[in-house]
Amino acid sequence: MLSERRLEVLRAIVQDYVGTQEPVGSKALTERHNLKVSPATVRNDMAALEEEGYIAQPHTSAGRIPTDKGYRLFVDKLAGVKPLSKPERRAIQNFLAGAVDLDDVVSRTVRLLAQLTRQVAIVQYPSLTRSTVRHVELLLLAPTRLMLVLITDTGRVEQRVVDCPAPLTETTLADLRARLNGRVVGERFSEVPRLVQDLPESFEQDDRSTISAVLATLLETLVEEPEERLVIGGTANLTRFVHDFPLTIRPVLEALEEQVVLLKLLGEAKDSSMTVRIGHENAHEGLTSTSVVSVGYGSGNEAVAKLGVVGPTRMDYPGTMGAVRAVARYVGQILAES
Amino acid sequence: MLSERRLEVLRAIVQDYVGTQEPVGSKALTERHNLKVSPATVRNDMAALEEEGYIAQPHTSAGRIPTDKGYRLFVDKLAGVKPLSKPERRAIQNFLAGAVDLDDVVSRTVRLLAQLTRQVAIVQYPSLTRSTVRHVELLLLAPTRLMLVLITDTGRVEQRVVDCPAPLTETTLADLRARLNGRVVGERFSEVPRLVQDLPESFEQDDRSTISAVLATLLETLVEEPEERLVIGGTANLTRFVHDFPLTIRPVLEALEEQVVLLKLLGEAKDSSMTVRIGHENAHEGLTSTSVVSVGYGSGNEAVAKLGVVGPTRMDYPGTMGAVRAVARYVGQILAES
DNA sequence: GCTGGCACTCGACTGTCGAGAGTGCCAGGA
DNA sequence: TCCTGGCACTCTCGACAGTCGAGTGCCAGC
Repeated sequence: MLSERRLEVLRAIVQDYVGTQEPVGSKALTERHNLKVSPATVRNDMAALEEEGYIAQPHTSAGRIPTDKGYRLFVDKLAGVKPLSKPERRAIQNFLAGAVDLDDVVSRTVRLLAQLTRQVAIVQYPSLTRSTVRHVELLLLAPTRLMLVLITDTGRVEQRVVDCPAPLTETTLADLRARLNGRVVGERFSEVPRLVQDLPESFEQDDRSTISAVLATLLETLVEEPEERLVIGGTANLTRFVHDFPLTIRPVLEALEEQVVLLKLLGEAKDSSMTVRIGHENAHEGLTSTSVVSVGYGSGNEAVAKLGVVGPTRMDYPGTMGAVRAVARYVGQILAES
Repeated sequence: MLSERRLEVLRAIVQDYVGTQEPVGSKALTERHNLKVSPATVRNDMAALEEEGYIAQPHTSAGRIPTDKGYRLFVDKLAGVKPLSKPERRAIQNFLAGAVDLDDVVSRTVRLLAQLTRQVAIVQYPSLTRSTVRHVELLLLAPTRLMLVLITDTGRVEQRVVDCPAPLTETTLADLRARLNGRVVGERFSEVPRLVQDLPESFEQDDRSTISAVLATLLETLVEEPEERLVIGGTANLTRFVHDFPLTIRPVLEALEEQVVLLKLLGEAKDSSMTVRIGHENAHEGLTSTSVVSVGYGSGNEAVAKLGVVGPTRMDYPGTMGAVRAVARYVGQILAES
């Protein structure tokens, strides 16, 4: 077990390195933080920390920088979550309150998060399966073609065009619409398959195949979890680190363009509480020099989706975590209100 | 007026520079293209081209690179649009045909364009005002709150929540829904304000204020041109040029994040035909070292939105223009079918 | 009007060197 | 036992000088 002072030294190293982005030496440490011991002592502690794998030297006779393991310890034991200031909270609330629809909420959130943390922000659209149904609409576009529109309690809207095997009358359609809504409104999307299972049977023989087609499309839309949408922003912030990682920016940008990767990334954090994945803890190759801070958000007490930021491992963890948590909270409020 | 051969020299310089990304000298030129004249002659031509401002030297005793003016001449007079190959066209068609809804079409298009051109792709969602109304839906969420859903012929869906000053019965709502649809379905959105103008007057006094509120929100949604959405992709391609412009990437990324800037960018090209804006021809500061190739696309013969790519001024113009044109054409087809 | 030749320029690259920062280790002291 | 000051060592970084080569402009000759 590391002594109290050594932990203190690690904390100091992380803080200094995050601030200056340069390897930090023993002398500078004792000067900037009042550690009450000499540089020589700190050097001994550093040697011990290096031995344990918490810090490393880029090369002999350079200062130390934290390793992924060092950041992990810092996040777990040494750092809290830094709450935002009152004015900041107020600003967030005001900014989000101006949104007119879900798209707007999401795009505002992503901009907000990118600006607050000065990093790349990711916001997932509320998941279909974890939302509840507000309304299902069926519109006749042509005799054998109709549009299916799903509206969730979080304001999300999905639409699909369905080609029907046989023409459908307006009456049958109205009937289907009414019965469908009667069964599913207010229910969670994940329950929908079970609820509509026997619906075709209650219709005339002639219409069954068409109704089945409609329901199949409906279920297919729900199953399409991979189609979960998300929005990213603040990629320009990546260039803030271009001076030491000119070649690292490319794989990160590439990873960010692959929705699948990002969804997996957010999905990995199992529960909806705040999760921090540091450097190599991220499975994806392009992201091994970045950290991901994510948290679930939702209109109620249950998370319907996640949001977070991606930044260099050398990030201000307490501040970032504070911002992410605050934004998630306010987005939840906004969604609950609408 | 420049002689035929000098134009040929300019063309050769542009082609070589685009290929190698390095200043091109007289000797290399005569070797790579069979110009049938000696390097010395080419040097004279180059001096003339430089005099006219078509090419420039980064520094004395280096090769020449084209100026914006040089690219402009190249695009206008020397280069055609390079059509895509059959397999490429087929691949585009197949890829786009797999889309399930408008969001999917747009996101596939942006990926496709980025991949084909290896540059940053921008795709604008079909404009509301230039589309026609397929359906207007009104849903009662709560006694004094309803949701307005607009569906366009291009498959775009917009929704807004409306808070009503007074409760509305289902009957009134159905009435409103029917009359509203009766008036506007099939019409262009730009006509909607005129068409619904006198609608409140045909209702009972009690409901008029509510109906006005609904209509106000409807019109507001239409007026919100700045809310025109667009999607970008392929930003990772920017890093392909990071070696010579490590500092240029940042303003570009910043510009790309500002939807307003991009919309203005696409909007500047007035008609829907192919437009190329080179370097300083772009008003926005961050984009003065990039070129923008854009074109309108639409489900019919009229453009409902634009798409294009942003790349370095040193880009393969014929190839890029070919890809942009082809993609726009196929997207138009897909939209017309759905 | 084209060509070969020639002198010139300037950036890219290389090797050397000193300054400075940081380290590890050791012996002495609380 | 733990901290401290001192000292020799290592390594990076920037400055500087010198070389190399690509490319140019100009000129005389065909």
